[in-house]
Amino acid sequence: MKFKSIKGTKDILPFEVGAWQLVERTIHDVMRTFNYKEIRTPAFEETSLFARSIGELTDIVSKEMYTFKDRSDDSLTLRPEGTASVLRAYIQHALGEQSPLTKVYYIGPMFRQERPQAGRLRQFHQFGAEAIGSPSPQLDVEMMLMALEVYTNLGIESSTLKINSVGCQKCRPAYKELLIRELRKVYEKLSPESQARVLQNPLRVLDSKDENDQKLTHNAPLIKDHLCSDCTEHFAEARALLDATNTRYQVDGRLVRGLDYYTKTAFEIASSALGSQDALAGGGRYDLLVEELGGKPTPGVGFAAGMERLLMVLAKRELSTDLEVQPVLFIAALNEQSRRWAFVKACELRSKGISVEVDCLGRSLKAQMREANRQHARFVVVIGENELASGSTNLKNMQTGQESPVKLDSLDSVFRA
RNA sequence: GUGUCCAUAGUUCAGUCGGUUAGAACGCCAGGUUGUGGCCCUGGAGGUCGUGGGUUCGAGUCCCACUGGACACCCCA
Repeated sequence: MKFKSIKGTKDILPFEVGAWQLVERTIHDVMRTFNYKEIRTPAFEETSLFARSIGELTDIVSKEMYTFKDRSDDSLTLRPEGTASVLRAYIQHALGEQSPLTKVYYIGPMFRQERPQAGRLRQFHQFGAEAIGSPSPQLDVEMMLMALEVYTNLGIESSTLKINSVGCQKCRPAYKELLIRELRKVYEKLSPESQARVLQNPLRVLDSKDENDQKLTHNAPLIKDHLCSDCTEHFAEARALLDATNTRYQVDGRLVRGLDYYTKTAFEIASSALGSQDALAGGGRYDLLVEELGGKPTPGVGFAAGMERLLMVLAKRELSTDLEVQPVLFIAALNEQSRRWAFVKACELRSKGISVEVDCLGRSLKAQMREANRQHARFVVVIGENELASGSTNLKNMQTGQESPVKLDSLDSVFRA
């Protein structure tokens, strides 16, 4: 085979696109009820936008970005996530000047050059939302509820919400030092990965998957116990709101997100129905990011969720079929004259909003019936010399096999309903 | 980037110890029924055995490299 899709990319084929559309509809519906407007940003940006927002030292920026030079020698990057672009657009178009709180959501492809795995592709799709302009924990909780709402509306129950607070500029530095001091004591025994993280991003040592690391850090201090009063209060209110909305969650003091820009609330929704890559969604507050990108100091919070992973959970259940387009009527024709009549009639009915199919391969009646059956057409009419002469035919119900007479020129009224 | 396993019709897979012309099921096409689908019966089309090298009288089968895939690590959605 000469051409193949690029490693880590996938075609979404006709038979599976119905599930995607169902999920997309659900997302649009949920976002509408929370009053979020859709925003569509370009799939690529200046490289430095991502380096600045996500963080130079993160895995995403240091080794996973699709970065290339265009013909003007500018360094561009296929977006690895959505928040940076949304904030760029927010600042560029001064959306904050038009209203104090901006609530937007997005759906689209993201790109990261990683080794493909279950639930991980190089081009994958995320939906997510951002609320820019308010420091209120209500919006932190709104993010969690929106993601959860999408899942429950799709009948997914196997998800769990974990939350943590990663502090802010006031409390994190002191905690970091404390943590590093503790980690130094067991440094020699830590896994190589964790050793490397002690200085680069010590918080991430705590959520290492390595069992030995977990044991060694069992008694390590957690940031949620070392928050400043502002962050403590914020975290408490977020939890109170989750309780008040009857949302089930666990506080996970070791939860750390991989992007540098988070402050205060961080959360993750995972599914037990997935394999090793079990995070369905993740998000958190980023009160310093807008300023970091050149805007006015503006608090914000957001989340991102993986579409493929969501689809994987859905696929494990018996998904109601019939998500594909199916013609309502198949017009089978027997000779040249009736084939032309069928084609013209089909076009006429289609313009009235009725979905109709005809055979364009010159196939036998039997083959046309087989095709109508395969397409799950609800009705079939057969047109030949006799029918054109008499002006009437039989309308066959493909489910029951029953036929009933119908006038050719009243076909459209039969399907008006 | 690292590791393990894998790669044979459109799909899911057989293929013995290295030995003649690489098979099955499903799907597709046609016929059985001169104008009626599904079920059944019959027939047909469809393969560079991932690619390239090597060993051998002989390779789908053994060896090496590459490419791709699955899973895990790292990390993330």
